[in-house]
Amino acid sequence: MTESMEKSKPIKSGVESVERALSLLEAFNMGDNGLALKELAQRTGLNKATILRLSTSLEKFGYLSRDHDGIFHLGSALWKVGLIYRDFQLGNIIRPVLIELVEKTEETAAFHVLRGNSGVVLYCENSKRRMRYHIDEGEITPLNVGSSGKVLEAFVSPETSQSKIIQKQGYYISLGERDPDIAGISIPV
Amino acid sequence: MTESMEKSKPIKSGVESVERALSLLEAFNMGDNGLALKELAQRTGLNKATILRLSTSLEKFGYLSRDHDGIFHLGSALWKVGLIYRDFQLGNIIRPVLIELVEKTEETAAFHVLRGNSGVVLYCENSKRRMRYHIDEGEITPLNVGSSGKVLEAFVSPETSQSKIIQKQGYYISLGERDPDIAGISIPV
DNA sequence: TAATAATGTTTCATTCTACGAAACATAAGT
DNA sequence: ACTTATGTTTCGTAGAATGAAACATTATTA
Repeated sequence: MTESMEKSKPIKSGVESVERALSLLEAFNMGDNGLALKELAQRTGLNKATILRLSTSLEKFGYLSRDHDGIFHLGSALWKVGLIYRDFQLGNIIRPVLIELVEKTEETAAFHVLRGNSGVVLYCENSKRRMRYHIDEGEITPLNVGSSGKVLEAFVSPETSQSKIIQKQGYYISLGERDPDIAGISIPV
Repeated sequence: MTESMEKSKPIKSGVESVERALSLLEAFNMGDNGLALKELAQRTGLNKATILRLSTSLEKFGYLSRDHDGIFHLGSALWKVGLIYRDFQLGNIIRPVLIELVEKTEETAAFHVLRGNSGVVLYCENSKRRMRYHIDEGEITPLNVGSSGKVLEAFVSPETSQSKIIQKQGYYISLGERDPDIAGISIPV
Protein backbone atom coordinates (compact mmCIF):
# COMPACT_ATOMS: atom_id res chain seq x y z
CA MET A 1 0.00 0.00 0.00
CA THR A 2 2.81 2.45 -0.63
CA GLU A 3 1.31 4.17 -3.65
CA SER A 4 2.93 7.27 -5.04
CA MET A 5 2.77 10.10 -2.56
CA GLU A 6 4.16 13.44 -3.59
CA LYS A 7 5.41 15.14 -0.47
CA SER A 8 4.21 14.10 2.94
CA LYS A 9 1.05 12.48 4.27
CA PRO A 10 -1.17 15.28 5.52
CA ILE A 11 -4.38 13.36 4.89
CA LYS A 12 -5.82 11.80 7.98
CA SER A 13 -5.22 8.16 7.39
CA GLY A 14 -8.23 5.97 7.82
CA VAL A 15 -8.46 2.23 7.91
CA GLU A 16 -7.63 0.44 4.74
CA SER A 17 -9.73 -2.67 5.15
CA VAL A 18 -12.78 -0.60 6.00
CA GLU A 19 -12.42 1.43 2.86
CA ARG A 20 -12.07 -1.73 0.87
CA ALA A 21 -15.22 -3.12 2.40
CA LEU A 22 -17.11 0.05 1.58
CA SER A 23 -15.80 -0.03 -1.97
CA LEU A 24 -17.45 -3.42 -2.22
CA LEU A 25 -20.82 -1.87 -1.47
CA GLU A 26 -20.01 0.94 -3.83
CA ALA A 27 -19.47 -1.57 -6.61
CA PHE A 28 -23.20 -2.15 -6.84
CA ASN A 29 -24.93 0.06 -9.34
CA MET A 30 -28.60 0.76 -9.61
CA GLY A 31 -30.08 -1.96 -11.71
CA ASP A 32 -27.60 -4.80 -11.67
CA ASN A 33 -29.01 -7.92 -10.17
CA GLY A 34 -26.32 -9.22 -7.91
CA LEU A 35 -22.62 -9.60 -8.59
CA ALA A 36 -20.47 -12.69 -8.85
CA LEU A 37 -17.18 -12.87 -7.01
CA LYS A 38 -15.25 -12.44 -10.18
CA GLU A 39 -17.29 -9.41 -11.15
CA LEU A 40 -16.72 -7.83 -7.76
CA ALA A 41 -13.01 -8.53 -8.05
CA GLN A 42 -12.91 -6.83 -11.42
CA ARG A 43 -14.88 -3.79 -10.36
CA THR A 44 -13.01 -3.20 -7.15
CA GLY A 45 -9.59 -4.48 -8.14
CA LEU A 46 -9.40 -6.46 -4.94
CA ASN A 47 -8.02 -9.94 -4.52
CA LYS A 48 -10.72 -12.58 -4.44
CA ALA A 49 -9.54 -13.96 -1.15
CA THR A 50 -9.73 -10.48 0.30
CA ILE A 51 -13.25 -10.00 -0.94
CA LEU A 52 -14.34 -13.28 0.59
CA ARG A 53 -12.88 -12.25 3.92
CA LEU A 54 -14.40 -8.80 3.83
CA SER A 55 -17.73 -10.15 2.75
CA THR A 56 -18.06 -12.47 5.72
CA SER A 57 -17.96 -9.43 7.94
CA LEU A 58 -20.37 -7.50 5.77
CA GLU A 59 -22.68 -10.49 5.70
CA LYS A 60 -22.50 -10.88 9.43
CA PHE A 61 -23.95 -7.40 9.77
CA GLY A 62 -26.47 -7.79 7.00
CA TYR A 63 -24.88 -5.30 4.65
CA LEU A 64 -24.28 -7.94 2.06
CA SER A 65 -25.72 -11.34 1.36
CA ARG A 66 -25.16 -14.23 -0.96
CA ASP A 67 -27.82 -16.28 -2.61
CA HIS A 68 -27.58 -20.03 -3.13
CA ASP A 69 -25.50 -19.49 -6.26
CA GLY A 70 -22.98 -17.44 -4.36
CA ILE A 71 -24.05 -14.25 -6.05
CA PHE A 72 -23.58 -11.19 -3.89
CA HIS A 73 -26.40 -8.80 -3.11
CA LEU A 74 -26.70 -5.72 -0.97
CA GLY A 75 -28.16 -6.57 2.43
CA SER A 76 -31.24 -5.42 4.21
CA ALA A 77 -29.29 -3.65 6.93
CA LEU A 78 -28.63 -0.92 4.41
CA TRP A 79 -32.29 -0.20 4.16
CA LYS A 80 -32.73 -0.23 7.90
CA VAL A 81 -29.92 2.19 8.55
CA GLY A 82 -30.86 4.24 5.51
CA LEU A 83 -34.24 4.88 7.06
CA ILE A 84 -32.56 6.08 10.23
CA TYR A 85 -30.48 8.46 8.16
CA ARG A 86 -33.51 9.82 6.43
CA ASP A 87 -35.42 10.11 9.64
CA PHE A 88 -32.80 12.39 11.09
CA GLN A 89 -32.72 14.66 8.10
CA LEU A 90 -36.27 15.71 8.80
CA GLY A 91 -36.58 18.56 11.23
CA ASN A 92 -35.36 17.35 14.55
CA ILE A 93 -36.95 20.25 16.26
CA ILE A 94 -40.50 19.88 15.16
CA ARG A 95 -40.53 16.14 15.06
CA PRO A 96 -40.55 15.53 18.80
CA VAL A 97 -43.41 17.94 19.28
CA LEU A 98 -45.52 16.23 16.69
CA ILE A 99 -44.68 12.85 18.10
CA GLU A 100 -45.76 13.98 21.53
CA LEU A 101 -49.01 15.27 20.13
CA VAL A 102 -49.68 12.01 18.36
CA GLU A 103 -48.95 10.02 21.48
CA LYS A 104 -51.20 12.11 23.66
CA THR A 105 -54.11 12.45 21.30
CA GLU A 106 -53.69 9.35 19.15
CA GLU A 107 -54.48 11.60 16.21
CA THR A 108 -52.42 12.71 13.26
CA ALA A 109 -50.39 15.88 13.82
CA ALA A 110 -48.83 17.99 11.08
CA PHE A 111 -46.76 21.13 10.70
CA HIS A 112 -47.88 23.39 7.86
CA VAL A 113 -46.15 26.38 6.35
CA LEU A 114 -47.37 29.02 3.99
CA ARG A 115 -46.03 28.76 0.48
CA GLY A 116 -47.43 31.02 -2.19
CA ASN A 117 -51.09 31.12 -1.49
CA SER A 118 -51.60 27.65 -0.25
CA GLY A 119 -50.26 25.58 2.59
CA VAL A 120 -47.56 22.92 2.52
CA VAL A 121 -47.10 20.10 4.99
CA LEU A 122 -43.49 20.42 6.06
CA TYR A 123 -43.47 17.72 8.72
CA CYS A 124 -46.10 15.38 9.95
CA GLU A 125 -46.60 12.48 12.27
CA ASN A 126 -49.53 10.32 11.41
CA SER A 127 -51.61 8.63 13.98
CA LYS A 128 -50.53 5.10 14.86
CA ARG A 129 -54.04 3.90 14.34
CA ARG A 130 -54.55 1.81 11.29
CA MET A 131 -57.69 3.72 10.41
CA ARG A 132 -56.74 7.35 10.46
CA TYR A 133 -56.65 10.71 8.84
CA HIS A 134 -53.48 10.52 6.83
CA ILE A 135 -51.36 13.25 5.33
CA ASP A 136 -47.88 13.26 3.83
CA GLU A 137 -44.98 15.63 4.03
CA GLY A 138 -44.85 17.90 1.04
CA GLU A 139 -48.57 17.85 0.44
CA ILE A 140 -50.26 21.03 -0.67
CA THR A 141 -53.29 22.06 1.33
CA PRO A 142 -55.84 24.69 0.33
CA LEU A 143 -56.05 27.92 2.29
CA ASN A 144 -59.71 28.35 2.74
CA VAL A 145 -60.82 25.02 4.07
CA GLY A 146 -59.86 22.94 7.06
CA SER A 147 -58.41 24.16 10.30
CA SER A 148 -54.86 24.47 9.02
CA GLY A 149 -55.93 26.39 5.94
CA LYS A 150 -58.00 28.83 7.91
CA VAL A 151 -55.19 29.59 10.31
CA LEU A 152 -52.72 30.18 7.52
CA GLU A 153 -55.26 32.34 5.77
CA ALA A 154 -55.45 34.52 8.84
CA PHE A 155 -51.92 35.64 7.98
CA VAL A 156 -52.55 36.19 4.31
CA SER A 157 -55.74 38.17 4.70
CA PRO A 158 -55.70 39.38 8.26
CA GLU A 159 -58.59 41.78 7.75
CA THR A 160 -61.48 39.39 7.29
CA SER A 161 -63.77 38.95 10.22
CA GLN A 162 -62.92 35.29 10.57
CA SER A 163 -59.20 36.00 10.54
CA LYS A 164 -59.63 38.48 13.35
CA ILE A 165 -61.41 35.89 15.41
CA ILE A 166 -58.57 33.45 14.86
CA GLN A 167 -56.02 36.05 15.80
CA LYS A 168 -57.90 36.74 18.97
CA GLN A 169 -58.59 33.20 20.13
CA GLY A 170 -55.24 31.84 18.89
CA TYR A 171 -56.58 28.68 17.31
CA TYR A 172 -59.26 27.38 15.01
CA ILE A 173 -61.43 24.33 15.03
CA SER A 174 -62.92 22.95 11.87
CA LEU A 175 -65.77 20.49 11.86
CA GLY A 176 -66.33 18.57 8.69
CA GLU A 177 -65.19 21.34 6.40
CA ARG A 178 -62.93 19.45 4.07
CA ASP A 179 -64.48 16.08 4.67
CA PRO A 180 -67.67 15.43 6.58
CA ASP A 181 -66.02 12.81 8.77
CA ILE A 182 -63.07 14.90 9.80
CA ALA A 183 -62.56 17.50 12.48
CA GLY A 184 -59.33 19.31 13.22
CA ILE A 185 -57.71 21.95 15.34
CA SER A 186 -54.84 24.24 14.30
CA ILE A 187 -52.68 26.66 16.20
CA PRO A 188 -50.37 29.26 14.64
CA VAL A 189 -46.78 29.28 15.85
CA MET B 1 -10.00 -11.21 19.43
CA THR B 2 -9.58 -14.55 21.15
CA GLU B 3 -12.95 -14.70 22.85
CA SER B 4 -14.05 -17.93 24.46
CA MET B 5 -14.68 -20.53 21.83
CA GLU B 6 -15.79 -23.95 22.85
CA LYS B 7 -14.07 -26.36 20.53
CA SER B 8 -12.47 -25.12 17.39
CA LYS B 9 -13.05 -22.14 15.13
CA PRO B 10 -15.38 -23.32 12.41
CA ILE B 11 -16.79 -19.83 11.91
CA LYS B 12 -15.36 -18.09 8.90
CA SER B 13 -13.29 -15.28 10.32
CA GLY B 14 -13.99 -11.89 8.84
CA VAL B 15 -12.13 -8.66 9.19
CA GLU B 16 -12.12 -7.12 12.60
CA SER B 17 -11.80 -3.48 11.68
CA VAL B 18 -14.62 -3.75 9.19
CA GLU B 19 -16.93 -5.18 11.79
CA ARG B 20 -15.98 -2.41 14.15
CA ALA B 21 -16.76 0.17 11.53
CA LEU B 22 -20.14 -1.38 10.90
CA SER B 23 -20.87 -1.50 14.59
CA LEU B 24 -20.39 2.25 14.55
CA LEU B 25 -23.23 2.60 12.08
CA GLU B 26 -25.24 0.14 14.11
CA ALA B 27 -24.88 2.36 17.14
CA PHE B 28 -27.33 4.82 15.69
CA ASN B 29 -30.90 4.22 16.71
CA MET B 30 -33.99 5.63 15.15
CA GLY B 31 -34.62 8.96 16.74
CA ASP B 32 -31.33 9.97 18.26
CA ASN B 33 -29.98 13.12 16.77
CA GLY B 34 -26.33 12.48 16.20
CA LEU B 35 -23.85 10.99 18.60
CA ALA B 36 -20.84 12.49 20.33
CA LEU B 37 -17.54 10.67 20.27
CA LYS B 38 -17.91 9.70 23.88
CA GLU B 39 -21.39 8.34 23.29
CA LEU B 40 -20.19 6.29 20.36
CA ALA B 41 -17.34 4.96 22.45
CA GLN B 42 -19.76 3.92 25.17
CA ARG B 43 -22.24 2.27 22.87
CA THR B 44 -19.68 0.36 20.86
CA GLY B 45 -17.08 -0.21 23.52
CA LEU B 46 -14.39 0.93 21.14
CA ASN B 47 -11.39 3.06 21.94
CA LYS B 48 -11.90 6.68 21.02
CA ALA B 49 -8.77 6.77 18.92
CA THR B 50 -10.02 3.76 17.03
CA ILE B 51 -13.36 5.38 16.39
CA LEU B 52 -11.68 8.49 15.04
CA ARG B 53 -9.61 6.39 12.68
CA LEU B 54 -12.53 4.30 11.51
CA SER B 55 -14.70 7.34 11.10
CA THR B 56 -12.29 9.03 8.70
CA SER B 57 -12.77 6.12 6.36
CA LEU B 58 -16.51 6.06 6.83
CA GLU B 59 -16.62 9.80 6.25
CA LYS B 60 -14.51 9.50 3.14
CA PHE B 61 -17.20 7.28 1.66
CA GLY B 62 -20.09 9.34 2.95
CA TYR B 63 -21.38 6.75 5.37
CA LEU B 64 -20.79 9.04 8.31
CA SER B 65 -20.39 12.75 8.77
CA ARG B 66 -19.60 15.19 11.51
CA ASP B 67 -21.22 18.54 12.03
CA HIS B 68 -19.35 21.63 13.20
CA ASP B 69 -19.65 20.48 16.81
CA GLY B 70 -17.99 17.20 15.98
CA ILE B 71 -21.23 15.30 16.44
CA PHE B 72 -21.47 12.20 14.31
CA HIS B 73 -24.34 11.59 11.94
CA LEU B 74 -25.14 8.88 9.47
CA GLY B 75 -24.10 9.88 5.95
CA SER B 76 -26.05 10.24 2.78
CA ALA B 77 -24.28 7.35 1.08
CA LEU B 78 -26.43 5.08 3.19
CA TRP B 79 -29.53 6.44 1.61
CA LYS B 80 -28.06 6.15 -1.84
CA VAL B 81 -27.00 2.56 -1.47
CA GLY B 82 -30.14 1.76 0.48
CA LEU B 83 -32.17 2.79 -2.54
CA ILE B 84 -30.14 0.46 -4.71
CA TYR B 85 -30.86 -2.34 -2.29
CA ARG B 86 -34.55 -1.59 -2.27
CA ASP B 87 -34.66 -1.16 -6.00
CA PHE B 88 -33.24 -4.58 -6.52
CA GLN B 89 -35.46 -6.29 -4.01
CA LEU B 90 -38.64 -5.56 -5.77
CA GLY B 91 -37.16 -4.55 -9.05
CA ASN B 92 -39.62 -3.07 -11.33
CA ILE B 93 -41.62 -6.22 -11.15
CA ILE B 94 -43.63 -5.79 -8.02
CA ARG B 95 -44.05 -2.06 -8.00
CA PRO B 96 -46.20 -1.70 -11.12
CA VAL B 97 -48.37 -4.51 -9.88
CA LEU B 98 -48.98 -2.79 -6.58
CA ILE B 99 -49.74 0.50 -8.28
CA GLU B 100 -52.18 -1.20 -10.55
CA LEU B 101 -53.83 -2.86 -7.59
CA VAL B 102 -54.20 0.44 -5.79
CA GLU B 103 -55.67 2.10 -8.83
CA LYS B 104 -58.18 -0.63 -9.44
CA THR B 105 -59.30 -1.24 -5.89
CA GLU B 106 -58.58 2.15 -4.34
CA GLU B 107 -57.17 0.20 -1.42
CA THR B 108 -53.69 -0.07 0.02
CA ALA B 109 -51.51 -2.81 -1.46
CA ALA B 110 -48.32 -4.11 0.13
CA PHE B 111 -45.64 -6.69 -0.52
CA HIS B 112 -44.43 -8.59 2.55
CA VAL B 113 -41.43 -10.85 3.00
CA LEU B 114 -40.46 -13.24 5.73
CA ARG B 115 -37.57 -12.14 7.90
CA GLY B 116 -36.71 -14.12 10.97
CA ASN B 117 -40.05 -15.04 12.41
CA SER B 118 -42.01 -11.99 11.51
CA GLY B 119 -42.97 -10.27 8.30
CA VAL B 120 -41.46 -7.15 6.83
CA VAL B 121 -43.15 -4.77 4.42
CA LEU B 122 -40.65 -4.54 1.62
CA TYR B 123 -42.69 -2.32 -0.58
CA CYS B 124 -46.13 -0.80 -0.48
CA GLU B 125 -48.47 1.52 -2.27
CA ASN B 126 -50.97 3.14 0.00
CA SER B 127 -54.46 4.02 -1.04
CA LYS B 128 -54.93 7.58 -2.18
CA ARG B 129 -57.89 7.99 0.08
CA ARG B 130 -57.52 10.18 3.12
CA MET B 131 -59.19 7.66 5.34
CA ARG B 132 -57.33 4.47 4.66
CA TYR B 133 -55.49 1.46 5.92
CA HIS B 134 -51.92 2.68 5.99
CA ILE B 135 -48.66 0.78 6.21
CA ASP B 136 -45.02 1.79 5.68
CA GLU B 137 -42.05 0.19 4.07
CA GLY B 138 -39.78 -1.46 6.56
CA GLU B 139 -42.59 -2.12 9.00
CA ILE B 140 -42.52 -5.34 10.94
CA THR B 141 -45.74 -7.29 10.92
CA PRO B 142 -46.66 -10.17 13.21
CA LEU B 143 -46.99 -13.64 11.77
CA ASN B 144 -50.15 -14.84 13.38
CA VAL B 145 -52.60 -12.06 12.71
CA GLY B 146 -53.91 -10.39 9.61
CA SER B 147 -54.06 -11.85 6.16
CA SER B 148 -50.40 -11.19 5.34
CA GLY B 149 -49.20 -12.73 8.58
CA LYS B 150 -51.28 -15.83 8.11
CA VAL B 151 -50.00 -16.40 4.64
CA LEU B 152 -46.38 -16.00 5.68
CA GLU B 153 -46.99 -18.28 8.60
CA ALA B 154 -48.17 -20.95 6.20
CA PHE B 155 -44.55 -21.20 5.11
CA VAL B 156 -43.03 -21.23 8.56
CA SER B 157 -45.36 -23.81 10.02
CA PRO B 158 -46.83 -25.59 7.01
CA GLU B 159 -48.33 -28.36 9.10
CA THR B 160 -51.08 -26.56 10.94
CA SER B 161 -54.59 -27.07 9.70
CA GLN B 162 -54.99 -23.43 8.81
CA SER B 163 -51.73 -23.39 6.87
CA LYS B 164 -52.89 -26.33 4.83
CA ILE B 165 -56.09 -24.54 3.94
CA ILE B 166 -54.11 -21.53 2.79
CA GLN B 167 -51.83 -23.72 0.72
CA LYS B 168 -54.82 -25.27 -0.93
CA GLN B 169 -56.90 -22.22 -1.65
CA GLY B 170 -53.88 -20.05 -2.47
CA TYR B 171 -54.96 -16.99 -0.55
CA TYR B 172 -56.31 -15.87 2.78
CA ILE B 173 -58.93 -13.37 3.80
CA SER B 174 -58.90 -11.82 7.24
CA LEU B 175 -61.90 -10.05 8.66
CA GLY B 176 -61.23 -7.76 11.58
CA GLU B 177 -58.38 -9.83 12.99
CA ARG B 178 -55.84 -7.16 13.68
CA ASP B 179 -58.34 -4.34 13.88
CA PRO B 180 -62.11 -4.74 13.93
CA ASP B 181 -62.59 -2.24 11.12
CA ILE B 182 -60.17 -3.85 8.72
CA ALA B 183 -60.41 -6.67 6.26
CA GLY B 184 -57.62 -7.86 4.00
CA ILE B 185 -56.68 -10.42 1.45
CA SER B 186 -53.20 -11.86 0.88
CA ILE B 187 -51.76 -14.07 -1.78
CA PRO B 188 -48.40 -15.85 -1.61
CA VAL B 189 -46.03 -15.35 -4.53
C1' DT C 1 -17.18 -39.07 -19.99
C1' DA C 2 -12.79 -37.50 -20.15
C1' DA C 3 -10.38 -33.37 -20.47
C1' DT C 4 -10.23 -28.36 -20.01
C1' DA C 5 -11.46 -24.06 -18.50
C1' DA C 6 -13.49 -20.93 -15.27
C1' DT C 7 -14.86 -19.66 -11.06
C1' DG C 8 -15.02 -20.16 -6.11
C1' DT C 9 -12.48 -21.36 -1.56
C1' DT C 10 -8.85 -22.24 1.86
C1' DT C 11 -4.13 -22.02 3.57
C1' DC C 12 -0.25 -19.82 5.52
C1' DA C 13 4.21 -17.22 5.84
C1' DT C 14 5.17 -12.45 5.83
C1' DT C 15 4.40 -7.59 6.13
C1' DC C 16 2.76 -3.59 7.56
C1' DT C 17 -1.70 -2.04 9.31
C1' DA C 18 -4.59 -1.24 13.02
C1' DC C 19 -4.31 -0.92 17.71
C1' DG C 20 -4.70 1.71 22.25
C1' DA C 21 -2.23 3.79 26.21
C1' DA C 22 -0.71 7.85 27.16
C1' DA C 23 0.46 12.54 26.17
C1' DC C 24 -1.64 16.55 24.54
C1' DA C 25 -5.33 20.00 23.32
C1' DT C 26 -9.49 22.19 24.01
C1' DA C 27 -13.87 23.24 26.08
C1' DA C 28 -17.08 23.35 30.04
C1' DG C 29 -17.85 23.71 34.96
C1' DT C 30 -16.83 25.45 39.71
C1' DA D 1 -7.28 29.82 38.38
C1' DC D 2 -8.19 24.91 39.09
C1' DT D 3 -10.75 20.77 37.84
C1' DT D 4 -13.34 17.77 34.94
C1' DA D 5 -14.96 16.22 30.66
C1' DT D 6 -14.33 15.55 25.98
C1' DG D 7 -11.86 15.48 21.71
C1' DT D 8 -7.26 14.64 19.12
C1' DT D 9 -2.56 13.03 17.97
C1' DT D 10 1.50 10.17 18.56
C1' DC D 11 4.04 6.04 18.22
C1' DG D 12 6.05 1.32 19.49
C1' DT D 13 4.32 -3.12 19.07
C1' DA D 14 1.24 -7.14 18.41
C1' DG D 15 -1.03 -9.52 15.53
C1' DA D 16 -4.47 -8.76 11.87
C1' DA D 17 -4.98 -8.44 7.05
C1' DT D 18 -2.93 -9.66 3.01
C1' DG D 19 -2.42 -12.34 -1.60
C1' DA D 20 0.03 -16.03 -4.09
C1' DA D 21 -0.62 -20.37 -4.69
C1' DA D 22 -2.67 -24.78 -3.80
C1' DC D 23 -7.03 -26.81 -3.82
C1' DA D 24 -12.14 -27.55 -4.76
C1' DT D 25 -16.04 -27.18 -7.40
C1' DT D 26 -18.70 -26.23 -11.11
C1' DA D 27 -19.28 -25.12 -16.31
C1' DT D 28 -17.75 -26.01 -21.02
C1' DT D 29 -15.96 -28.37 -24.69
C1' DA D 30 -14.23 -32.26 -27.35
